Amino acid sequence: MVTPAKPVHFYATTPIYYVNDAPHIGHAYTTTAGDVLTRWHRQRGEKVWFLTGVDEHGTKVQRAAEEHEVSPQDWVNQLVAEKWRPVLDTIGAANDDFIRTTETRHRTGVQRFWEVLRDNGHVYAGSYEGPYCVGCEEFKLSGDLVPGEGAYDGQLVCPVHGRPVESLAEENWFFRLSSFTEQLLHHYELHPAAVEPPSAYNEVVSFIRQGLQDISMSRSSVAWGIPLPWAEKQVVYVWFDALLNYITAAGYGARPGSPEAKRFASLWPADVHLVGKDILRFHAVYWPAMLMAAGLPLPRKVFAHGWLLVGGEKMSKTKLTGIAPEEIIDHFGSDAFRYYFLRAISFGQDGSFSWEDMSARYTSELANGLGNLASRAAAMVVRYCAGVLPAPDSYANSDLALQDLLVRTVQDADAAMVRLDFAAGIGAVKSFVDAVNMYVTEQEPWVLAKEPKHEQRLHTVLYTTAESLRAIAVLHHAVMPKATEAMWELLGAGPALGALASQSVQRVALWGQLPPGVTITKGESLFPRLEEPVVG
RNA sequence: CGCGGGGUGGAGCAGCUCGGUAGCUCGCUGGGCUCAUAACCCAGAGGUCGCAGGUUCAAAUCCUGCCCCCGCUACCA
Repeated sequence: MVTPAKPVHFYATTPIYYVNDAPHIGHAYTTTAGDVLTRWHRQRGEKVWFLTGVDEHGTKVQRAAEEHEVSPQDWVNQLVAEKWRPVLDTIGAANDDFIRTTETRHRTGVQRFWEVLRDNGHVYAGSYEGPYCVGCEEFKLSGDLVPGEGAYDGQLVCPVHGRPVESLAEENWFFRLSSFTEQLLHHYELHPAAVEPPSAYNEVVSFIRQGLQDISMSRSSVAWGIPLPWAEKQVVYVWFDALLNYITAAGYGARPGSPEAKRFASLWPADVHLVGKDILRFHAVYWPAMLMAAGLPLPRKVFAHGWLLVGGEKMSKTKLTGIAPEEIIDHFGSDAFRYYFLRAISFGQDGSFSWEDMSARYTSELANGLGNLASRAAAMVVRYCAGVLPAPDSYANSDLALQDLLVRTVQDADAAMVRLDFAAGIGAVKSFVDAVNMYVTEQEPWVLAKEPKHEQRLHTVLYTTAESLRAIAVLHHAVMPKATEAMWELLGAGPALGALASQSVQRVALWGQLPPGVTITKGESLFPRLEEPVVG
């Protein structure tokens, strides 16, 4: 219950998303998690910086632009404006920054970074050899290749052209990843929470134990990228361009003394990088090694979340299981989207999505649970007290029990949210909502209202209910900013207590904040019951 | 081959780190209530916690072996 004497910085990031894909709920899931996490930390009184953004370089973008007969820059501008920026509004994200890898601040930071590494001997000229498809005019990964058919039976062929690939070598530059094997192992021994969940940590450590090989960090066969400062014919390989967004956005490489440079000094290292488990290695092996080479501190935590499964499989465009966030949000709203994915799935594990499950949770927990509680509470204050919140009389054990439960709820929720256990954090608040619903049912204020001699007891019960809703609004604000604002409004809390977003987690359990006399109104349903589940 | 995750009532999940009445959401049955979004509350039915051993007074939880599903195994964002 103590507010930190000086503000703590909290810097969290999502991956930067590859613009050439269509945004699906997997992308929105990560951003939502970051948004809920950072909103929560803001309400803890910390100085928060939440970064998301897009990755715009690489062959696929270059080729797509050619097909549309526009420049790569025009092509990505269009994708960002029409597809990627709007998703943030759709899900209600309150990010502090949005980095694009085509921005000058990123380009100069990336070039500066690699120049430093080259000057320090971490980069050398080498030759990269790999399977190359002449039809695609690009290198393939062994994992991309598929078994050939017909004349090529028994060989591995390009999945696009169905023809064998040839082994080709290209001159480019290598990052001395191998020299960081021991340092990385040492780092992870000292910081077992630097990669979470533990399953991800184990994978990373066992991978590093196998020994690391140097890795090429530039491409001569790709044009759309950031040129190497010392070899302009080559561009930085996309991953070694993209990962740097976490520091270039914060201000790395800015002129010393500039506001950007000061910001970098206060923000870095990041507190948490949220990533999908498919890109864990880049963030937990390559990225820390790069930072070590540059002499920069390492991020405090990389958290790998699971995949959203549809019908038991990872969502995929090619299998037509990719679902756009707005398909769900148009029906359920952004608050329900945020609530559902963080509540129903253990963060860090895979989770299956289905319209039926989402619909069931929405109806049960949001419409029948929270929404209905607000509705019945407001209706009774309006009916029995003309909409004016009465003052409580002396508290009975049942009232005090609810107050005690609130204290425990806040402790549980805060501990869970801080460790990124969103399901448990939201679940704690949900249990409190259930307890308040039960309290109302047991206290039977509608019975008390029939007898004038019970008026004081009625007032205490109604006050206790309204004050509980006040706490619920604060505790759920990070998850459901819109619905909780509506709750704040119907409670008439704003004029007395100030903005909902400014209500601190540390103080939320202090009883009696909502002053008697405020006007309570019965507004629109917070979560109207929705008819038949959408066909999906 | 190696590493990792998962296998819990009809469905989807939590619990397993620090062994001790198996919990949650939905669904089902019966009852209560009527303030409320036909919502809310209570009670009940339903589980050999993948299989087989072991440790222990006691195991979903620790150990061993096995079976099934999935992921990673190096330069796809």
